[in-house]
Amino acid sequence: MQSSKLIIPTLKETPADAEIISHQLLLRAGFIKKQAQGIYTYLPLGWKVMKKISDIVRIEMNKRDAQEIMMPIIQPAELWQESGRWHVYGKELMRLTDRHENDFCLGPTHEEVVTDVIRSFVNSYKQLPVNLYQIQNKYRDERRPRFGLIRSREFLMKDGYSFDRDEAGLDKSYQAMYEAYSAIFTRCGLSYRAVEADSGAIGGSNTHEFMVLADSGEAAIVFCEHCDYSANIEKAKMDLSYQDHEPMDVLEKVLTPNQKTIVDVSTYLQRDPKKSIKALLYKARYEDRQEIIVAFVRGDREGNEIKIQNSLGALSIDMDIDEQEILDLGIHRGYIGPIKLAKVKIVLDEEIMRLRNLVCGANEDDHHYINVNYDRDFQCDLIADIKEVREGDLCPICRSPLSSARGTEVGQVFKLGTKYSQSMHATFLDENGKAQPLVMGCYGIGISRTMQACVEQNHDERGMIWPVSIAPFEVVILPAVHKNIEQMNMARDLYHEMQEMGIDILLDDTPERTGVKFANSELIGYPIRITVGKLIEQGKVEITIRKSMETTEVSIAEVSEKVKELLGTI
RNA sequence: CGGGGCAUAGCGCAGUUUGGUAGCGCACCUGGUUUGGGACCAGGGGGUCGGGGGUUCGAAUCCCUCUGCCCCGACCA
Repeated sequence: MQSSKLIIPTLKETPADAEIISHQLLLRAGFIKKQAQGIYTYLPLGWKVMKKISDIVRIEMNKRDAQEIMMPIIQPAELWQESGRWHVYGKELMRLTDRHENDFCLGPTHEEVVTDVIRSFVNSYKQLPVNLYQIQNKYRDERRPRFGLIRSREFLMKDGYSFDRDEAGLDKSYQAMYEAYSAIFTRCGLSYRAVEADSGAIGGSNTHEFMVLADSGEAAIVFCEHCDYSANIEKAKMDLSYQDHEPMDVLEKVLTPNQKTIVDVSTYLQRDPKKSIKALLYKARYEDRQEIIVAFVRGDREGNEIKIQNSLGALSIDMDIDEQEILDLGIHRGYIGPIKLAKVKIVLDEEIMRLRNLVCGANEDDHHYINVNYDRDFQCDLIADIKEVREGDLCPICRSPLSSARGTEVGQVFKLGTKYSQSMHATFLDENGKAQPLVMGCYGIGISRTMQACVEQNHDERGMIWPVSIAPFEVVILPAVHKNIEQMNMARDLYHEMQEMGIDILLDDTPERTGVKFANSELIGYPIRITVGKLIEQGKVEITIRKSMETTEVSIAEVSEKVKELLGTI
């Protein structure tokens, strides 16, 4: 391809509404154009990268006997009513009505449709297992689209679904997809981690998220450098073998005037914050009711709201609590403790049980207890893991200190079980002629998000740096002086030669000044640049590696072979 | 949905406080000079100042209202 025939609208200035570097670079390099909030056109270079990612996905999926299909974007409400999600999904689901007043939605995901497809055509255990996938636009009316393609309302996604006769079959399908995903993200040149994750409202037993590591990532993860353990912060566990062994001292109520925070109280009483109990007040909402609960964690820790919510089995929790409600329950903000707190439900972090002689609020103003011990001084309704694990806590597997990082979720593998097959009556007959619900797994990859995550991870002050596997072009050939006939002809010759060799190459034949062409090639980030300039008088051209910006002179006779070789090694 | 902010040429912005009929840089077009790191000179095109309503002799500017967008938070199969 010749760049004079492509629309590559690069910008010198950074668009004002792009917050993170990858979003800015995609806009500046002319990969995408925003059409509405969270809705983008993929311009030629951007779409080319997306196609390369999609092709890698297809190869790895097909290798594992997954079959590509194409389901409709527009889905009938009936299917969603059948699964129950028409009413559960909320405003995120884009709904529309046709001229006959029939309800439809734009698919945010395709469990309903794929389940309907399978139940129509799969009736026997002999047809199993089956794995179907598609690569298609998805729609979620996000409350707050942001970061360009990272959180958009329309996005390209590979979604796949496996159907097995039992859990053992699902385990195999899941494992195959896990391996496919690892292969895909490796081939895309990404630094990623597969982390254990919370399964969320969808239910299901097991799930891993594939996280591309990036400081701008929306998710926090912890991982172990010494073993394979890694988990989303919402799910992360830590080693709990630590145990205080000091003798229990006498419980005592002490005066702590105006000392409300952990830091204040600890300083005032001259105690380590780790030897205190922090209280977190929440309103938990259930399907039929709501209640105030108090969660207790070690003084220097934070609670994790997802864990707290899961431990309660609540639909949601928040801190939106009326002060009067607190007073009615006899709760004194700043002085909350687990002793004699009869009117509210208590959730205690399991770590507290292992600690001795703690400080906690006395449930009356200006007073705390010291030397508090679990069981001797108080009990509670619920003991669970509700703390936020952090860097330095010990790995639950090998007890090495954990590391932490931020990541962008680009893929997820999920054991769905029979949630949809049961509600939608997708069954097969087993050897005994008995109807059984299909056991499902679902597997997603955000293609558009992966493209941006790659930029977020691979860039420098000059612009993007693409891995060869998904670069918009593998090589750009750049005649230094546009009007120099010899240079241009030589560039064209080399361009044709390398094209014939199967190299994905772009000829920059635009009548720009040299500096502009250099700057644009670095902004766009082609892995290799060949500069055809003055050196052709000596029978040479220059090869520049984008990543290192290392330039070498190569004789014209050898350049194509050299490029071929480099593409395999960088 | 709560809080904050913005909307003026394709992009980035000034002008709004104090009302007088719109400007700068980049980009674009023409001509010329340049040509190995985002050139220079000269000329030029492009705006119902987000929409609607109001105040006024007169509104980008003041008032009301709607819409869109950005940031923080909440939310996120």
